[in-house]
Amino acid sequence: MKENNSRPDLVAEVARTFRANGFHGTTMSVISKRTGLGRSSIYHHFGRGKLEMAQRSLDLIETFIDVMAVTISAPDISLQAKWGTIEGMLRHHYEGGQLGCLLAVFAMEDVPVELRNRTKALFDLWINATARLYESGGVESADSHTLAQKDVAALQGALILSRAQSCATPFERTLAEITTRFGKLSAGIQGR
Amino acid sequence: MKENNSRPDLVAEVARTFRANGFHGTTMSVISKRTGLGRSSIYHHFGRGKLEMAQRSLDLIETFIDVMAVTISAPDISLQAKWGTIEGMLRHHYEGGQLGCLLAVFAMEDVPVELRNRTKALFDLWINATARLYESGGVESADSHTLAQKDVAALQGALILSRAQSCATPFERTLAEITTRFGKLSAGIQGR
DNA sequence: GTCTATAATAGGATAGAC
DNA sequence: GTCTATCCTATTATAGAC
Repeated sequence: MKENNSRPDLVAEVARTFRANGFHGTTMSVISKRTGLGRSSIYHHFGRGKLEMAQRSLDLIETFIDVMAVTISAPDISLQAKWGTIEGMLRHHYEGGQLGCLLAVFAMEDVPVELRNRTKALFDLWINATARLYESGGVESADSHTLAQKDVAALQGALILSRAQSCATPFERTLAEITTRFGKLSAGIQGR
Repeated sequence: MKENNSRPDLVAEVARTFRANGFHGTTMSVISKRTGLGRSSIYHHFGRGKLEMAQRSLDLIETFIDVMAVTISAPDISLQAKWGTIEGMLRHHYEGGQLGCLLAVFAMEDVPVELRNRTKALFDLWINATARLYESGGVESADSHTLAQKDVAALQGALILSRAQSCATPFERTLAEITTRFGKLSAGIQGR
């Protein structure tokens, strides 16, 4: 990303930088190098500096989760098809397990309280959306939340291992396991 | 930790700071505040500065993993008893899920290559030790590594969620699930 | 919308007194 | 073993030219 610094691309590159370098590891110099913008020019796009850069990055994650939620609540689509769509979205977003999760980065570091609160809220949004996917597979409300929490946690852990070991296996295996679970759930629905 | 700056306590506090603030979020000022030492005094204990602080922190993790490995290879101790010991060690080390993992922190951030390489090696050490625990429960070598990798990943993901949500549930649930798995394995051994 | 210049602060590290 | 003083660089942010 050296040319075409239109806003959406800019925010996407900033988000990728946070995910690769962490919050405190993302300096204006790093952003400047990765976007091709001068250090000062960054303030034209993010008036309040680093905090706004982080907030706009979280906007991207919120949109991502919203799209997942819309996919999940779509009528006339099978459970397996819904998960297939989401699996593709996740694989694309995490680039096959090589790029970390912004929420995990902000959760692990000592970030300003506004970011911490929003990170927590977005994790809840994601887990609740996933819980509804399990419910559409006939899982009871109490169990669905536990399963969703486990899936999100499994994904986060796999991302850490995949990144630490520079190997997509943990990430791909976790996706495959969730796929298997939804496959069995679908079979259960048809078998009733 | 304001008094008693004997070396072991110092390193432990430094490691806790890395785990709470991340690598780039851990500045000499932060260390100075948390240990009560002046900024310069830190260099008496860690001659090469921040990098050595990180290395000594990883030493602590290496020792922790070594103790797990010794526990696992002890003769005349049941599978369940071994896991019980390790579970207690993990609960203590992660303070009930409220404190992150140093390896995860270094894996997610953009840290110097020496730290990245050692982080990877320590993850391998941990996973291999856990794999041997599964093998002592009769699991085949190929499967044991996969199970171990899943356990470590599950723990890492749970730690992220527990910290993000300030709630020990994901961490405790993950420990409980592993306990259940080893319980079934033990029953399988006795039932043969 | 981007740049140069600038300034104030924070971060990492060293020298030398005590 | 800790401190004060100091240094250089990096970081964040602003002002104003183009």
